Amino acid sequence: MDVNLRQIRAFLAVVGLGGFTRAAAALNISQPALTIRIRQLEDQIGLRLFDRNTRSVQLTRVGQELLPVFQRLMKDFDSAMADIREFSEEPRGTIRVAVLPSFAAGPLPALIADFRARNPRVSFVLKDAVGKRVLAMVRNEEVDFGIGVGGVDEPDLDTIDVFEDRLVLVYPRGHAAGELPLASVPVISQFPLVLMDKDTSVRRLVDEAFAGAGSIATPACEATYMSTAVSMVRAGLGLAILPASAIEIRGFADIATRPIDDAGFVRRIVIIKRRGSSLLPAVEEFTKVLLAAANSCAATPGPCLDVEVQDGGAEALAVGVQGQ
Amino acid sequence: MDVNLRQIRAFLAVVGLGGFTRAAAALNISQPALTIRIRQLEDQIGLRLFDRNTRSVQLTRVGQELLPVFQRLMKDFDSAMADIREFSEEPRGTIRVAVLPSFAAGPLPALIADFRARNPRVSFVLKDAVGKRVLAMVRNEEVDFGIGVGGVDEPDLDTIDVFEDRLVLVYPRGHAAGELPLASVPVISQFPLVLMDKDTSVRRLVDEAFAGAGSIATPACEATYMSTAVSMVRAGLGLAILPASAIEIRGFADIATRPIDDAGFVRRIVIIKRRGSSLLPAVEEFTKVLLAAANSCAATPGPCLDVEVQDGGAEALAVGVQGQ
DNA sequence: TGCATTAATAAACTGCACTTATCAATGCAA
DNA sequence: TTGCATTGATAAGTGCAGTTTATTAATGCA
Repeated sequence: MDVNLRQIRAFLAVVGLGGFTRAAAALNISQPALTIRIRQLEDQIGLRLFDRNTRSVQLTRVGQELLPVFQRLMKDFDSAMADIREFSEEPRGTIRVAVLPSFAAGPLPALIADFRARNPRVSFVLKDAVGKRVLAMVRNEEVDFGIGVGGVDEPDLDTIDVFEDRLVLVYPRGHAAGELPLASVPVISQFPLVLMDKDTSVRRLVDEAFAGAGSIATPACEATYMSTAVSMVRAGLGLAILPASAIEIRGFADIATRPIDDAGFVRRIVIIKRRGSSLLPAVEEFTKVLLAAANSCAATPGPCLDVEVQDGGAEALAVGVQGQ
Repeated sequence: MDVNLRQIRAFLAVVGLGGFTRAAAALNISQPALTIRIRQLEDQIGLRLFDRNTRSVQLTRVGQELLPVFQRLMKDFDSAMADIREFSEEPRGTIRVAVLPSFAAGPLPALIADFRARNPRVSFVLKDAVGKRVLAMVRNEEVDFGIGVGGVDEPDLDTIDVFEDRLVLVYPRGHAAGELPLASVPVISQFPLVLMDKDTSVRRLVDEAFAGAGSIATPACEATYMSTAVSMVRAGLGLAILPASAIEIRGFADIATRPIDDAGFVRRIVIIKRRGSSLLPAVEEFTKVLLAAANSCAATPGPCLDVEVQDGGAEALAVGVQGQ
């Protein structure tokens, strides 16, 4: 008994329209084709569903009994299909993403808030982690994708450049560093420096950039958290070198930033995905939004992705997070 | 989006067996055919369901989300199909039947009781009515079929002979009628007769048989109910002519019956159905039982369908009746 | 009685789903 | 690393199910 959805639809059409010819037209098939379909259905279930002659078509008792069964079946099927269609048409589900702390605290919340405003059925699970952990979480499928630093070259992972995050010199407003004609490595290294901890990707980049310029970064102070580094700068302990995108360097009237005149002080922020792994449409959609946001602010001057975190950003994030 | 059941079954098979080759074998199709089915499904819903290469097949996030939807869908479908199959395999439903009173009170209860014992999901609605009402009820679809007297010749009704119900002479045991060498019409009409009311089919038959024998039936007494007629016979008011199948003439030691030696005293009991109208399988089944019962007792001597009404017959009838 | 309508049937055709054969990628063992 | 075995994808060919057109038969109605 291999009953077919087309047979069931044919049955319901004949019932609904009260005739084979009309039903066939509604189904966009010829009347003989419909006759055969109905006969097949009847043969397969072993029961006559219609008593028909050339002048009248009417349900048998059996047909009457089975009609609601078939109706419910098609209703269930169609609603399930509608459900499935929504999946591809309206992004939904939970997006799990691992992000560098600086990015998580920086532009991301606003982007998520915006995305969720347009796609209310999408929720987020955000995991902030250092570069290596981001890679690991993507690989383990703990997250759908990651946002990390570039230079990854693993065979099972794909990366997409999002934007270039410049490291900038952070100094107290009025400090001599602001007046320098050139902020190159040799010049910078004249000043006491507040550098990030050795484990951070920022520090690694700084060290590499100094090395590239034939110098060695020597900290006057070290900090693990960027906000600590900023406080040290404000206290006059030295100059810091921090990502331009970092939220920690904003909102203080007494500090200023300037680009460093050295190509080494740039890190590529990339989206990291498992190679050959399909993601939720919502994830694809969100990465597009990320790239679009990066491109649109790359076209404008000033630090990239310099998004003000509005009221509601953090709130939306909280609402969107689902427990694991 | 014309997703069909074979695609869904294919999807579930791949999930369940974890590979295309194994799933294809389970579905009794070739592996390329399965590959195509899955691709069709994915194309139609616009979503990739498996991430697959030659060494591994695993559900995408979307596939994981849709798996329970498809599972529920197939479960619902299969259980509905099982339901439908039961319809043809195990008789069920309500059989509505219009029956001549003599038959309804006679052999029918035992047959119904027996049928219900073997088909507990079948219930009966029994309507006893005179011949004309039986025909009308069949035609109006008030009942699924009728049991009436033969000789019906209506274009929209079909009849099937069940058995021949002889009218017999009912006389007090010891009465001279029992000793007669011949019980022909002329002989019978010598005695006072207890005849049924003019409206009954029995009386009509008696009148016709007498007319056929060139005589006229003249009642000494008339009765509407057979049991009344029997009482009259027992009281010595005359001889009655009643159906051999009538339950009313049994169970009394003081009366006896004998066939009447005239071919006219026979009525054909027939099943009456609407022409070209399909019935519940249970009804078809039951009519078969009726015919079988008639045939089996036709093979044995004595009055046909001479079924003793066991205890339980009437009870089963009551249980089976459903209110309308 | 003829006409119009409608489902069933016949015959021919079309296309889809299937099969076999083959390829390419991947993991594993030596 | 190399060769082998496994597995999914692809290509080409085939058969049949389902379709269409044309026709028939039955039925209700004027």
